[in-house]
Amino acid sequence: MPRYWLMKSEPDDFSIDDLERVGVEPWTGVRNYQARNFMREAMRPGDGVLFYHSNTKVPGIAGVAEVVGEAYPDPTQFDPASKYHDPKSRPDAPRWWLVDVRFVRRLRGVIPLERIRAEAERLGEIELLRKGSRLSVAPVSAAQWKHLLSLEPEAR
DNA sequence: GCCAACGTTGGC
DNA sequence: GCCAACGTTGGC
Repeated sequence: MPRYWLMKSEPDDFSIDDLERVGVEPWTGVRNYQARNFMREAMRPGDGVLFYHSNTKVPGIAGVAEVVGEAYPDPTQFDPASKYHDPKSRPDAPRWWLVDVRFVRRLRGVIPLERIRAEAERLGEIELLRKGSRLSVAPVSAAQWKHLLSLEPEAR
């Protein structure tokens, strides 16, 4: 049974266009245990991903991607030159895990957070809209996935 | 750029 | 084990 997720990325850092260009990208840099657990324990190959642009002029859903393969240790945690380096993590007991994400499609624009918020009532409980939530990897129900992708994207 | 909300760290 | 201080996230 397919599962669905929403994954945030700052487009200045890595956008849906970047994902289209590279095809498959290791989702490095997640340093939150809850998000890590979703990737390590719950994600399965083929799971759907809503690619969300955060910390940008019009935050919102910019595209669709999918999970590739099983989770494995995030190599950047062991790289002293990386901004994601974690000196407390040991190679024999990696602290941070990731999955690879593959480009599926770009939306014609962005489904703005503002638009999503307007659907709050019909969407029901959703992590993205939970007050104060900053989770960069969060589950989405099948109904929410369908609902969100039925919304009209706006020019970005 | 501001700042509220949140997670993590470390002294005690 | 508490909790103040700190750093980060991310909307606005």
